[in-house]
Amino acid sequence: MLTRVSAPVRPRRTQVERRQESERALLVAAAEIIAERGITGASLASISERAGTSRGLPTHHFGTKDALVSQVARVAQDRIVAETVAALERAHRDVDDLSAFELVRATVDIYLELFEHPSADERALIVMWGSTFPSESSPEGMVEADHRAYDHWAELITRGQVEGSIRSDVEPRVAGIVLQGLLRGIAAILLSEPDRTYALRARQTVDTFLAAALAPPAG
Amino acid sequence: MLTRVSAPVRPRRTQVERRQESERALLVAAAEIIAERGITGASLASISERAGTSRGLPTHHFGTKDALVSQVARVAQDRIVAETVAALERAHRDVDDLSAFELVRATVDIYLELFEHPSADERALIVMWGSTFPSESSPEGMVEADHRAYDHWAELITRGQVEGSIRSDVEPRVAGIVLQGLLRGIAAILLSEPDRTYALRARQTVDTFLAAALAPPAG
Amino acid sequence: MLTRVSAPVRPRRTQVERRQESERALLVAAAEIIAERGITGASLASISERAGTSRGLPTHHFGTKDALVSQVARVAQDRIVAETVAALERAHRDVDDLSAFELVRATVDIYLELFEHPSADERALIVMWGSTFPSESSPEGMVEADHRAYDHWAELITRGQVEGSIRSDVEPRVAGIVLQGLLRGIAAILLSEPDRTYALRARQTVDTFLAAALAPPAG
Amino acid sequence: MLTRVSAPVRPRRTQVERRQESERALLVAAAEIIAERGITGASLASISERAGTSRGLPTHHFGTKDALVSQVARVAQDRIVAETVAALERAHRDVDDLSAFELVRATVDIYLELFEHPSADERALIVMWGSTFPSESSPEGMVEADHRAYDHWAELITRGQVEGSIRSDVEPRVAGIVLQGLLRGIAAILLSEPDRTYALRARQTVDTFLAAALAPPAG
DNA sequence: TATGAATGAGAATTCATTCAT
DNA sequence: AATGAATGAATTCTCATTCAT
Repeated sequence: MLTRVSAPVRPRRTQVERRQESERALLVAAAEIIAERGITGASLASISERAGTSRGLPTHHFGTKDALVSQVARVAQDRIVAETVAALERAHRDVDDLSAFELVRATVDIYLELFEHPSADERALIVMWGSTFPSESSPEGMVEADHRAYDHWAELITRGQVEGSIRSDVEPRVAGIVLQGLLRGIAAILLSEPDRTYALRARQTVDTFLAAALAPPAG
Repeated sequence: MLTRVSAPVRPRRTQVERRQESERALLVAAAEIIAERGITGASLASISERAGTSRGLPTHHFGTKDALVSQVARVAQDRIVAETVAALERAHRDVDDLSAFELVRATVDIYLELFEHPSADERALIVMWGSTFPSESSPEGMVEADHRAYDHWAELITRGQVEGSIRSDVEPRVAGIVLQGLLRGIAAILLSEPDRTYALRARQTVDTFLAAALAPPAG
Repeated sequence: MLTRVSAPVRPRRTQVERRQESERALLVAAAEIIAERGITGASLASISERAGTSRGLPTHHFGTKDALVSQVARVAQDRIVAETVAALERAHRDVDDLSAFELVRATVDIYLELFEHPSADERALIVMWGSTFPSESSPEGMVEADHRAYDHWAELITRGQVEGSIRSDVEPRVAGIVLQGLLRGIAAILLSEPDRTYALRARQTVDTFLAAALAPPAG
Repeated sequence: MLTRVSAPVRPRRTQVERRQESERALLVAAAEIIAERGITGASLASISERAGTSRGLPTHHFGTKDALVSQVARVAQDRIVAETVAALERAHRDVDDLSAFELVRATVDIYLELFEHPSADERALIVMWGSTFPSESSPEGMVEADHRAYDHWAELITRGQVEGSIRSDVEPRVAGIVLQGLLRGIAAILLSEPDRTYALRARQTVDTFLAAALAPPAG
């Protein structure tokens, strides 16, 4: 090494690097195409083409299309959670000081804002959610993620009820389902509604509604 | 046998009747299979088989699969609207006497109740809604139906704002989108959530939230 | 009909006829290609091409490749049995008058003669037999056919033992297995041995051996 | 660690040894998988996996799959011959004192006994024999081995005819083919017949038949 | 009008082989 | 020498659509 006077600026990629790189490219391409054409419309051929790899690579890396799709779902969810958390911390320096009431509203607000200018991940996630509607659907990984979301809302709401910032006459888990349904439904409309003049104002209205809906009834 | 010498007095069904009958059978079968397996999972072969017709009939009657699917969507929507109206009239003898505030809540309630025990039509509609999420999807009839729904909510809300039963600080069209998103999102969860213990109580919670959210702010 | 002055010489084929015709063509082509390249070497594409049909027809008619192969096996076996019986009756006008000892020898002789100038069916059958050797092999329909053959030989041998024309110190079922193994083994050599100068004389030698082997021991 | 400053006194294995070891492991794994799934069913990936080596090693060592398969065939044949000879010597201390008649019978007996409890090599050999049945198959080593077997039998039989222990009215080469066909056919049945109750008694019956078939005709 | 036979494009998947590391 | 990432041709199977009957 020492004797190599003019070492190459960038050493050849290792096998591991090559693998990670192509895997990432495939996941990105898959998310994009799923967002555009749906799961069934996203053929492995189209994915590999967009990723700039050979036709055989997707199955070579992920085994089956289902496994690739699951991985896309997992990555998208993780990234969306991370983005939400990051945005929340940007908006409210002291997240810990917020009441649960304020935290629910802030989270909803940020989540909807995310879907006003959705990335491929966000769009893919909603598309994949839509593809779980058939009763015999299989798309793995979505159900558990949904349950985690319900749980998250339920915890927050319980906290709010304990501290008195959220009305106590609703069951937290049920309210969580309602919240999640609201978010997903509006996100879906934001994505698929061609005329977004009104849809883009939904966030404000949701906050208005939510403030009134969650607050403990007067007297 | 002996009487068959002369032509049968009354043929069982006319050609037109038979055509309508098989067309109906195909639409029913299509809705069921779409609800189970999604649009791409619903092959014309499986539809014709369940309808008890020949393999060639779907294309023969509807021309293309897309046309058949659009027809299923149209029929399902019409039927759901009709069912909602009928249920509304059953529940409230004097619908015309209800305030817009009450009418919105009643309609939402009935709509969600419908999806607690969904027929193939309802399930198919949600599945088809889900398949419009990809950005390049060809909705064919779903978009207009959604717009009609937004308009309907917007009218109701405007009326409520005029008569003072609904808070006036929200834009009716935007509130309509929010309402529709809420309904669709919860309906979708009702269909795809395996554990329905909490989901089945969403209707009550939605009403509680909605009452607080729509009412004019005190003071 | 009567008014049709110049009726077409050959009326258009009915649907059923078309189906039977293409099915037969596919089976013939499949047997040929299996005989040439083995089961795995017989791609559906090559079969449909030789049959002069479209690429999709084999699966369209038979569902899966396995089903097609099973059908080829069944047809080949039936035809070989029929040919053997026919040849037997041609060679011995009064088959019923033959002793079991003579009948076994005659059948073996005719069977081997068949494989001296094998048709595609015969060659395909041996090839398919060969593909059952792997322990996890699936090729259906071969096992039952083999058992029928064992049973047939066992019956014949039992009859010979009863009438005294065949040695009685062997178990008929076991002897049947030995006979069938002998036939299959020699048939396989007849097919795959490039230099047939000696192989073509195996039939005579087998008869010499068999005569001595089956006859009741002197004294 | 400290002692590693100087080179290790005795490296565990030389490069050559390691190479031979992995080569052997690959051949064993290949024979097993060929016995289970046939030649086409034995993918290089599955072989390398079972051998516990890297995916690339089979091609690296043997160049092509065909070369690996040929090598498996060669090794299996050599080993089977060696085993037969060894068993023969175990059973008959003075092989040289046996008449050719007795030697043929003994060899056949031992060969069949071998296939009553076949090792992977034996099973692989029969499977590979079966895969030579297609007319366009590329046997690669099977044909020569078969010829050696024919020659071996022919020599033995000639000797028997000279010494008077074997009937003289058969052509030795032809009788060799018949013998080899018999052995292979029964071996194949022993491997592929699920119900071995009768097959396991074939050896005894073959010997009975053979004794009568080979003996010079009385008078 | 209705049937179902036939087509052929497109899908996922397998796999021997090549090649950079 | 050995690894395993990447390739791309080949395979089976699905299915909307066309068309002869």
